[in-house]
Amino acid sequence: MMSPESMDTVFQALGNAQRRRMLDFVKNHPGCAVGEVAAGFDVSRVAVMRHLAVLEEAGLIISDKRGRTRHLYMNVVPIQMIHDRWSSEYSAMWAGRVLDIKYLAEQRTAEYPDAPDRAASVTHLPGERKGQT
Amino acid sequence: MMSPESMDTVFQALGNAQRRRMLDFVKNHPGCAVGEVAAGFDVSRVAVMRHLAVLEEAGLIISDKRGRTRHLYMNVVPIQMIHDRWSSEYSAMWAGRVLDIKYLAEQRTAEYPDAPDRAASVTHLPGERKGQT
DNA sequence: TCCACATGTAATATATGCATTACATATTCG
DNA sequence: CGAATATGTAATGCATATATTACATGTGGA
Repeated sequence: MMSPESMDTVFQALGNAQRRRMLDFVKNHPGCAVGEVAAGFDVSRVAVMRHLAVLEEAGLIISDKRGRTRHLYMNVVPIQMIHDRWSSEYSAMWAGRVLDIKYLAEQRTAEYPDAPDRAASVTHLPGERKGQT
Repeated sequence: MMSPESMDTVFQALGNAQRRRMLDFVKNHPGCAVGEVAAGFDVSRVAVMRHLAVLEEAGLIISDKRGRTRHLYMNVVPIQMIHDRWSSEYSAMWAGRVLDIKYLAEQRTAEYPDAPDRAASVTHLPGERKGQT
């Protein structure tokens, strides 16, 4: 089982594009060194180390120091955990959710004719601004 | 397609246990009011509103104000997006990753006999402390 | 109308996040 | 040994996150 704190650290680690890119680099270069990662990014080596530390604390990266070099590997287990949980928790919704909310919205609209029909917003993604369509 | 900024906001929104609980409440009480959510949590109503705003900015919640009441609905689309992306991006790894890293670790161990065998850590999850097993 | 209710906004305090530069430690190799 | 290399740590600045209390706005009903 995955504790709430673990999920916090994983989601927080993934909540930064720079960090996701670094994770991606490690994924595509298994066993790479810290410096190799740093070379591919436009921020200081210390910043890269901090990001890698966050990823490692989240369990998304595993490291292995040999001599003066620390080798990095991605660990998919935390992501897999979340993926599996989502599969079981939302699989039903993914089939019928849009229609469900549309149904609810229409129900409400019937009760309160002045209410805006929000069914169209169901497919909203962040980045778009609501109501601008 | 989902922009990196969108993923940032979604992951950041999910990176807080309190907020995930609120999202869960909305999921289980579709159409509930802000005050109803606040009643179930031990923080101030303003704090709850802030959390709901974060969730809404991430697209995870849709709201619909009628009269003086704002009704809340969960939107699974962003989570579904991430889920789908992960499915396609890591499906191969989920089958063979543990063995792959074990293989790599054993390779390295053979080259550098003093190196610790990290294969056992592959299933590491945050919250455990590495190397304690 | 007037009051109660549901929500929204302002001002504020403290903690965490993300980046920097400068310095320290440890390891390899001539 | 001593210099180059790879990584780690310390001190710091600035922005964002999370929470609070006090006050404002808008809506519904007796």
